[in-house]
Amino acid sequence: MQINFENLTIGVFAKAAGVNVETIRFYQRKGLLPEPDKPYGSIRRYGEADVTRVRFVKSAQRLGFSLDEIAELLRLEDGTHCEEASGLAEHKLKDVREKMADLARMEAVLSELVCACHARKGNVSCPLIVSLQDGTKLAASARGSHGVTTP
Amino acid sequence: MQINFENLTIGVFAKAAGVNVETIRFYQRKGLLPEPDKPYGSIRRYGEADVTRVRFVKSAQRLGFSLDEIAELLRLEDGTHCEEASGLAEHKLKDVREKMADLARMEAVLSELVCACHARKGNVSCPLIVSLQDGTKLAASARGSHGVTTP
DNA sequence: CTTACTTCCGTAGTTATGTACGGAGTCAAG
DNA sequence: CTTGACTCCGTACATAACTACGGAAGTAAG
Ligand SMILES: [Zn+2]
Ligand SMILES: [Zn+2]
Ligand SMILES: [Zn+2]
Ligand SMILES: [Zn+2]
Repeated sequence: MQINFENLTIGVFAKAAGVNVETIRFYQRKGLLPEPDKPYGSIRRYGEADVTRVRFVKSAQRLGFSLDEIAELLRLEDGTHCEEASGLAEHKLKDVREKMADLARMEAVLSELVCACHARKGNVSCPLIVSLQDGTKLAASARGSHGVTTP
Repeated sequence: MQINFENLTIGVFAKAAGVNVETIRFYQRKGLLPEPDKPYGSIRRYGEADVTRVRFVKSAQRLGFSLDEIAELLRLEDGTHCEEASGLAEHKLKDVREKMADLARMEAVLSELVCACHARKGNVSCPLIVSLQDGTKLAASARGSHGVTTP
């Protein structure tokens, strides 16, 4: 039973790539994936190269690249533009590091607040709530805004 | 010139709180901010307490709480529910730490790829692009999904 | 009283990444 | 030839947190 990895229908293709059919069509609309023309009758066929491409997108996403950035990476797909590719990756790496710093600040404040809550004794108001209301300690924390998200 | 911090119009209030007027109205619709009734004529007035409340929201946001979670925190505003408050904060702390772990994985892979790109010599294809196309190394990285974002 | 600025209020748009729906066309099996 | 599954395509919905728009009404200055 040799499954031909060319001539896949969109459903089989999507399953092979591990995504939803709608996602395929969404990527096509975004220009991340070519829309093959219809060969015999009226339904499109896909092949190994398309699967590879979706895997590329998903891999890059896991590294924090947005679809727009991935479109840029795809223009370098032939592997002959190492300079540009590593440039994009370095930029993204910077974003990731900024994001990590933001989170580290959040972590510090949050754990301190939780600690204060646990240490509270007597009829004192919850330190966490008081902190949020006054907010002097939280004023300048976590001002990162260079777009890195992991949904 | 003593500026009265009661009886602020929405515009002055928004400026005092450091947010857009539309944001105020948005928070009111979300139930994060009370909508005062109109006193003399037909326009609403705001006071110090409202400013404090917006600061609360913004502080909590910087710690990674979503507006929905902040609504929960606001129900604990009287400071008498330390247990619940610290519970929420602990959950958020867990999210933040998960997110940090995700980013650490991304950081590792990205810096390795950048490094490989820089080390490349000769007519080899860009290692970054090759990695993304094949994707075995990236397959299982960064699968965090418990909602922490810093926009 | 007029003019210029606010406010009010409902509705709609934005960004990112998809997901879902509905009707029409196509394909393969029986 | 019918049936059921699949594909095609356009459009709408989902989420979070705003932001913008437009027209009516109120308010302040001159
Ligand atoms: Zn180049
Ligand atoms: Zn390279
Ligand atoms: Zn309680
Ligand atoms: Zn507490």
